[in-house]
Amino acid sequence: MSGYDIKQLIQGSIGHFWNESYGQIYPSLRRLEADGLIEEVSGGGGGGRGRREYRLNHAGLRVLRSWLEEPAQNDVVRHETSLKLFFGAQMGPEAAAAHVRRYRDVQQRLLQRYRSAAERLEREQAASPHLPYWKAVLDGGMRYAAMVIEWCDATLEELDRLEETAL
Amino acid sequence: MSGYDIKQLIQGSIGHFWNESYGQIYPSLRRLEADGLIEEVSGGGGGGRGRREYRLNHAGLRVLRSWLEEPAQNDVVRHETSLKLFFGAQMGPEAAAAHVRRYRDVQQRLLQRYRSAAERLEREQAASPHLPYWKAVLDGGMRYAAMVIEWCDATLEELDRLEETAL
DNA sequence: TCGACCATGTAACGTGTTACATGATTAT
DNA sequence: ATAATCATGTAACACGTTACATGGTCGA
Repeated sequence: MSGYDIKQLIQGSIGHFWNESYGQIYPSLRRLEADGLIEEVSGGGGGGRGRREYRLNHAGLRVLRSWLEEPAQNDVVRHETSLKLFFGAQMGPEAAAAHVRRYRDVQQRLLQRYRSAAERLEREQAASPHLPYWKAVLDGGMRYAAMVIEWCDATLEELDRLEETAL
Repeated sequence: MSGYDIKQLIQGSIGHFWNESYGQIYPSLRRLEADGLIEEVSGGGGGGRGRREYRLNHAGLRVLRSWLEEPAQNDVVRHETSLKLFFGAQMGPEAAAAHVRRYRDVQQRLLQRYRSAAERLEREQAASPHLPYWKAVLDGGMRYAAMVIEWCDATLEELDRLEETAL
């Protein structure tokens, strides 16, 4: 694929748990080529400017597979909504609730998108070896969003009670 | 608090969704002091070497509060386990399952820790204005871990089926 | 012909971790 | 005394985003 393709693919599939910018992608392609892990494909199709398409070679596939089998690093997350809620006492229940509602909205919309993505997946990748894995990942996203929505609802009720108590 | 205190507090409470290293903390304290948002407290208690304790002043509290009321940035997460699972077809169901089991173990242990943290919270912060907010954050962590464990179990079953089909 | 989109690339900046260097205090 | 822990700080490096610069292709 080309750098542009990679970016598009990421945005259209795993964008909600992984992202890369062009500023990462293009220099990385350079490095991978210099390291002999990818090779440029000549007949890379038309498109804009000077499109350059690459593919993994044997060495690259070997490196990919060995990376895949390594244990994942502990994903250290930074969750700003939680951080702000942790300081909730500094802003009061109303302001805290605004954060929770915003988070709920985002996840609600995301859940809709996951559902249509799941339909599309079943249709378009029916025979693909990727199907079971992509479904599992997507299922994780849907469970996450559903869980968050429940938590938001519970938290909003709690914050409501807190506000009434304060009056 | 001192830089050291801040690091300890983070590790003991919000470490699972937010972290900072000393390399961030000490330079930040410098900058905050230069910007006039925190002030050094003279009687900062003993301790090692040259302990320096700070507290927020009025200006700092104002800045904190205005930051708290701003909408949270969309937390762009990088979830390596999901990324590896996304490439599952390159490693097969067994290797993929190893990642899922590892993730399950981590969350299982985390869930235990959250439960004891919740008990401690109810005991030690019973009268604190922070209680409802800290409980909400912790509740989010528990729901997350429980959700992940369910997803792992479902995914492991699916991967098992996949492996049997392949035989 | 013009706008949307395809497409590549770099430089500046900001963020964050790790490794290293240093040394005081306290409990055993 | 000595180990654990309290404690501060910097430098090198790695990572990542944003803004900018550039220009080709294709359909209306």
